[in-house]
Amino acid sequence: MDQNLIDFTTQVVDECLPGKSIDCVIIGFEKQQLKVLLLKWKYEDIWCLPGGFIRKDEDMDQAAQRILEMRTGLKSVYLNQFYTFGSKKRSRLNEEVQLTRMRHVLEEIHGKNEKFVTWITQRFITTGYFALVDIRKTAPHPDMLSDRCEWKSLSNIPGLMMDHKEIILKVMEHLRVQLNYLPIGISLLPQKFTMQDLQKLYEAILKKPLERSNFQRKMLKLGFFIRHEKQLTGAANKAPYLYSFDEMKYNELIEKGIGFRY
Amino acid sequence: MDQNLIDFTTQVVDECLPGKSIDCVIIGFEKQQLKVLLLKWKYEDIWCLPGGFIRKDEDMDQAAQRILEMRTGLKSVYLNQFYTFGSKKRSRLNEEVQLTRMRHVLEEIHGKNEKFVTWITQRFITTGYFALVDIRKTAPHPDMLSDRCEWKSLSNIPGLMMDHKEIILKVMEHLRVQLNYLPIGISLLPQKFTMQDLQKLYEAILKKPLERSNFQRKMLKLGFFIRHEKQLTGAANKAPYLYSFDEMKYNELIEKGIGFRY
DNA sequence: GCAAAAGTGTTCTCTATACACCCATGG
DNA sequence: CCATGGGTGTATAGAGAACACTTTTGC
Repeated sequence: MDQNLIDFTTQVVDECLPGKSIDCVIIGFEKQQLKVLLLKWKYEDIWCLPGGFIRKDEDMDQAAQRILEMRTGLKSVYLNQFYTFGSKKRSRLNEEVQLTRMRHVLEEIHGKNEKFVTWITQRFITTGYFALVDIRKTAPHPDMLSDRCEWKSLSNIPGLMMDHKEIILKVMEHLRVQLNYLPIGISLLPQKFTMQDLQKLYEAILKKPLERSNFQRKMLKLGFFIRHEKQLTGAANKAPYLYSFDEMKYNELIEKGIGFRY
Repeated sequence: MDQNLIDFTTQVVDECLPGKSIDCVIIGFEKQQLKVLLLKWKYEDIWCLPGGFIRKDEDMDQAAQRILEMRTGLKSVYLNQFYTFGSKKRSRLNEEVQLTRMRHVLEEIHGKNEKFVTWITQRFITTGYFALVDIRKTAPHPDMLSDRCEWKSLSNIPGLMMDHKEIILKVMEHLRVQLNYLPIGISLLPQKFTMQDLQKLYEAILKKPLERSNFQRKMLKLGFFIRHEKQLTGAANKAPYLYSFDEMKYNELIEKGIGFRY
């Protein structure tokens, strides 16, 4: 296990571009709540976004893809770049507070690969990517520096490293503004879902309630839904229809932007 | 003059972050056409976006600000990051074709500062910024590697270095999608303008004609225009009113996004 | 007077919104 | 029976699109 860490840090220093990183905001939707995938640092109570570095022989987009796959097991999901964070204060881990908080991990590595600690504590410019995934299809997996990898509700984010909180906020703003051009429905929901699921998803992103009956009619009029048999929920009320997307039509419309006002 | 070039290249290598650059798409509007500010390489018939590097002690945003000011003389105009280009093929100048085309410049520098040529021909990741400026207030100024700095019509862009054409296309797409959230009117037009000017601006960005009378009414209803005396154009027709923006109201609405459909 | 562009008006359609109403389900 | 949430209907206000009409200007 120790050898793994040494190999990993050596590889990073030798094969990756210095001073440039990628952070992924991997977003899911479960129990009517938006969630984000986070990693917890070994030994310390501090969390961070799944991130990584760009190999010298790899496109930045490929690197993001690779990082996403390593943390979730997922290939070919919606993944897009949204912003690059370049504040001069952005040095990975080298701020006083950070150093103190991550002392244990860095000390462990320092004993094994001093070069890596120098490499990783320099100033970094990070490019943020966001992915929209179906939580139920993911198999979260921590990286070499973390011991936990979990879905956290957006309304209840733990203490984050550096500016990672800011990065998440930026994504949420991006989601809201670009909503009409993003395949949120098809990416975040399970194959079959109810109109209520979809509405709650929109409400979570827009952070405001929408009128139930109008939402349903507006959505259905878009014409990319397939209606299935009803689902008996066991609740004391009428059972809702299940829907799925006509993927062709859905993607076509999302490309152009569904001209919606909320 | 030679000493300047040596000083410049030495400074860049010593004081800037390696492998990271900034390219600015500086956009203006004149004679009812969108224009972009471009530089022409010394000795060669190849053009490029105004760009530069990030000093080790400077935020990325500050660097973009500095580059913009050096090329246009402008401070505090609308300037925003829009995308980061990280293809592995993105090495500044080191592709065969590029090397051939830029032979003269590189040879000149090579004789004076070999280190710089190595530094600048490595793989670069560049972050694109776009600025919206009033052309009439700019004083274009070439950089150390170029001998011309000019406004070029978007419909007639000369041969560009590397992926700079792609970068410009990406900006235009961004403008279209984000239109309701961008202060295009106040940034690109002179202080006083006619409704036709504004309409032509929107049409240039959206690349489609808009209905004159409806455009006028919709715009005026937004409530951030100040109407001034009429302007006699000398043409054989009714003189149009001049307008300016109520900056407070304009910026407020742009923040939220003017809920427009075109 | 005439052509051309500006400004305003009118009509029709479509959308958004609010809310009423009935339906299905389990207790 | 009732309470709860689902699905559909309807009425009203406002936005968008097309186009008619009038006004102003220089020739």
